[in-house]
Amino acid sequence: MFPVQSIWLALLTMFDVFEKYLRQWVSVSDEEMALIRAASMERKLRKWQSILHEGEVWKITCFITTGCFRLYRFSADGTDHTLRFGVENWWISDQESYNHEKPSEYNIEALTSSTVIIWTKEKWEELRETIPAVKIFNEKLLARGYETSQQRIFSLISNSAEEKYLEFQKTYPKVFNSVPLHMVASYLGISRETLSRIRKDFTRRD
Amino acid sequence: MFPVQSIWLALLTMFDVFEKYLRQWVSVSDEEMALIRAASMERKLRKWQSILHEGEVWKITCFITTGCFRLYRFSADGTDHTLRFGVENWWISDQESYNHEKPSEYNIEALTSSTVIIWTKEKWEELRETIPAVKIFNEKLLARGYETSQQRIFSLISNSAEEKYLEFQKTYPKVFNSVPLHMVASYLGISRETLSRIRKDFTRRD
DNA sequence: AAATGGCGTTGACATTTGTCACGCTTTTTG
DNA sequence: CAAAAAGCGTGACAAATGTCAACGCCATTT
Repeated sequence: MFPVQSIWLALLTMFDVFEKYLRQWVSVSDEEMALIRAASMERKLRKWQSILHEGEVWKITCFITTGCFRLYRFSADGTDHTLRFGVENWWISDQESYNHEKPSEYNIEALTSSTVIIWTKEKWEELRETIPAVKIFNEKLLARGYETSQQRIFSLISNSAEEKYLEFQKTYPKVFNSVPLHMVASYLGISRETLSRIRKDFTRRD
Repeated sequence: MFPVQSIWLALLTMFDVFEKYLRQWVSVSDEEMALIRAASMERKLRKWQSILHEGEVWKITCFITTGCFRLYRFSADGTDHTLRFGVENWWISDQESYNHEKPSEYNIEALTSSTVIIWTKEKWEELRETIPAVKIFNEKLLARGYETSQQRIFSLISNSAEEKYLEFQKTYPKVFNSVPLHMVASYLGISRETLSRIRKDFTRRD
């Protein structure tokens, strides 16, 4: 059998991927979609390339078409802590910097070579004002982000290291399989050695 | 000297308190404010009274004029965990239940006798649609909630118990002084004994 | 006045988790 | 291809935190 789907995917542009994604959320006319497309730009990132340095202001809206990103921050002792990951069909951003146009305390970098679609803040805000579906979509996205934050906070204050690990693996299998383990540990707030030992206990039990 | 301010405060209705609060966020005409007021209801809660039981759907918007609330959830082992507190001039809600109209996994109860202003979901949504300022305000509130969630997540994954305690005390002094310590421990994700020992270490150092 | 229950504290101890050091394998890079 | 870096695991030990039980304080109730 020939990999027909792969041939199709190879012919899909980045924006086709995004268009399919967006239509799952809201209804958008072809004219509106054309406007959204015209305002967008595509960009490639190589592995380890940074897309936000702390101190800079986050002034774009960024959709990940392929690859993987990490948003992290340094604490006073110089260690870094992973606030969030982003994989295909996710968004990555620093909302606080974007909303208040203030220097970010975070860093965002590609964990693999990646491709993204970006809109400048000016253009995205214009799209939000002129296309109701974009505004509605953006609100849904923010609401969902808040909800997942609440769930993560509950997990962090109520679960053991092992429970947090299992929950993350179960809830975000795609992310789990895309990022190095020591970053998972950083995301869960535990040391990489502890995570390694949790895994060992599990393989022993099975 | 006579407590002039207290006399004034006694004459302020609950809604006056809210009106002052809202005008700090957005510009609202007197006519609009009258609509917001007409749609609202005032309610008193006694100590320990519940305002949301898990399994119920959260169908109101609720502003705290006086008193103190706690939003918490039980984990599998039967212990409870504090997701959030609410004090004067804060909102308390379960956004996830509200947005999706699904049974809540949380409980909300008054920690002291309290007074609140509430709007039914129907009326609040109507206000959001008819009064732009309400919509804008609501978006700002959600954005701020998301930002504070991010900050709390960073604190939970990067700070020690002592650091979390100090940060909470510093960031939310009013809340800190309004709630029992074992609930602060529950909010920070540490045991009440650990919190007690952290405090002891501090009094010894001073 | 006695009883009660919530709240905070404390000691003793167990458990979890972190830290440091090292080595091995894989991946990346020049 | 070879060198360098990243990634993962593990042993030994230290530190942080949790658990259990008991106690005292204090406000409220009876």
